[in-house]
Amino acid sequence: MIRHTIIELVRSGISAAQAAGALPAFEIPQIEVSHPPKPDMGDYSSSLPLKLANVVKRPPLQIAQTIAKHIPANDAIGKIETAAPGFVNFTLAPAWVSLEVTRILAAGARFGDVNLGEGKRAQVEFVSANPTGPLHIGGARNAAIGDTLARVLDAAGYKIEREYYINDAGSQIRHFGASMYARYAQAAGLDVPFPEDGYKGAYVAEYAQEVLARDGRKYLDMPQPEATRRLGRIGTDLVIAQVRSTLERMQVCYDTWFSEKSLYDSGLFDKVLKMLGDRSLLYESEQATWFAATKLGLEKDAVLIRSPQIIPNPEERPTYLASDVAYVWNKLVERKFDRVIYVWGAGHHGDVPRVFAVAQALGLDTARIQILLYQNVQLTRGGERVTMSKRGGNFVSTDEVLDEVGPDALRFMLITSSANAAMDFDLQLAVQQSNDNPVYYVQYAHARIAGILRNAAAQSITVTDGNTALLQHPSELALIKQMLKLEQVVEFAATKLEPHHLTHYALELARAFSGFYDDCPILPPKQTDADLMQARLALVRAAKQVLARTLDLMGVTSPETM
RNA sequence: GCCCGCGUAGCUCAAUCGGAUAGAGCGUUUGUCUUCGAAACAAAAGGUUGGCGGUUCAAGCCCGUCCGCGGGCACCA
Repeated sequence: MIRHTIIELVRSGISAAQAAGALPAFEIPQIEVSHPPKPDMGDYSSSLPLKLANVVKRPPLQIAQTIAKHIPANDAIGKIETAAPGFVNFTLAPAWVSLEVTRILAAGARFGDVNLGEGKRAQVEFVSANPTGPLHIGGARNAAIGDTLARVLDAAGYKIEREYYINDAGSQIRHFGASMYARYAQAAGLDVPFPEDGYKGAYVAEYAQEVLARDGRKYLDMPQPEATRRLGRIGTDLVIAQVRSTLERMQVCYDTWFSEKSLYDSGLFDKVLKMLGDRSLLYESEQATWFAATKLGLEKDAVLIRSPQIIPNPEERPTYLASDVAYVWNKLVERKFDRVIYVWGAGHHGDVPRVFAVAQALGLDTARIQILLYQNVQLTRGGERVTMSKRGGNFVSTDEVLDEVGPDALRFMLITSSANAAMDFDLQLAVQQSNDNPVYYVQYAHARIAGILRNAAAQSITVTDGNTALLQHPSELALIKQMLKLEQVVEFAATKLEPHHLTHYALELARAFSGFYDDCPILPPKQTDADLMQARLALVRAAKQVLARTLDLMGVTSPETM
């Protein structure tokens, strides 16, 4: 990657200057290379001389000049300049830039890959919403962030597995079952009261009717607890099927749907509980079992198993944290992932230190765990809050948003802002804006290129490799340079776990293409030079490929026509 | 009360671990189509980066302190 090349050139320049006695000896710090604010200043720049001023005790500009003078020649670099107060600026060599088109085309659909992960296995666990109702907009943000992150990490050289953790072990399943039972009995014509703490959403009644139509009245003939349990199971299966289909509409597919309940059925929970006990991190208080988190520096201890007085049913006594203990062991030890990434709503941030504490307590390397938090999405309609509680009803599902806005625009909107910024999602505005959503600007560039290639075929033009060295127009070079940036965007997004950089890159790339398209005729009759036509066709094919890859990294489609 | 996130153009958001004149999209204004897709291009207007103080060559970013918004501090999930 060109950015790394330049970093190494700066390093060589410093070393050479030191060897020549032009700079004193010092340990070279980490070298940052970024882009100057204006293109005429160059393509890449380093502010390292400013940082070295304290160490070297010389004016930064003088340091910059000394380093610049000692940087070895390189085919990729056309010009090295220094600028006040102490920058070293690099301009890429046009001849080198234009030939990079060939490399981009050769890399094909995998252009943009970087090898950070070296094939290590990473799991991204995301969404994992309770299976008690359709996916809401917060779940959609989770899906967009998690899946894009998975795609980016895949491009960054990790072997990725996507996982949905199904919370099928808690008391919410029983509540959901009771709600299902009530709606089912009501649908069968019985006057049955709806539970106080039930799930009031209309979807429960829809599921109940579905069951009644399919299985008849048979659940009314069995003891109510039995019927509630079975209807709960049936209901969650229906919910999961619906959630799965919603996620598929969003281009999200999982490798594993992992059952929380299986952590108990397999005996794993008992095993890790004993491990915590062996390390004297458990104690009983008022018939509940506590994890001594304060021994690991946390502010409070936390309950793992609640007391029988409060929770009669033994299966419902373990808390979320209890499952998390077994789950983190399952991920890191039983399934041996090198890295695991959790994507959580920020409402769970209080649980973060506890997960790290239990991992530490189990003797696991916490550096393998990362928990990415995203702030809430507030759904509004015309500026007014829309409630999103599954139990409260009055619920706008992701399916409805998808119906109105479409998956491409939805995904793009949900990853445009950084995860730790809360966002308002106004339905009215989203529908209104969906037609001039930025995502269409990017897709339009792609469709336009497809149109050019169709046009070339219609003119019976045989596409050859082309001599890309002919691409020397400023707009051509700007487009190629923009394409080359994809590699560093992938690297950056993967390193920082910040998928939102992709949307901004995609817009810049589409803009660079549009500028080129406006300035540079490609096909006859506007273009009369056959060699230049072939070179530009090569450029256009490369641009199409990079646009498609960028969109694909976001889970957005690349249309041939719009 | 304590903890976490946020506050940037009218709106939605960026800003590559502290770098150069804070950038895009939408909206507004003005130009550009009898031929490769005008869902486009070119340009303009729009900012005391919530306030005040501090750290240093340099602060939207770090520190302190206020103000405002959201979230968390359960034997809830």
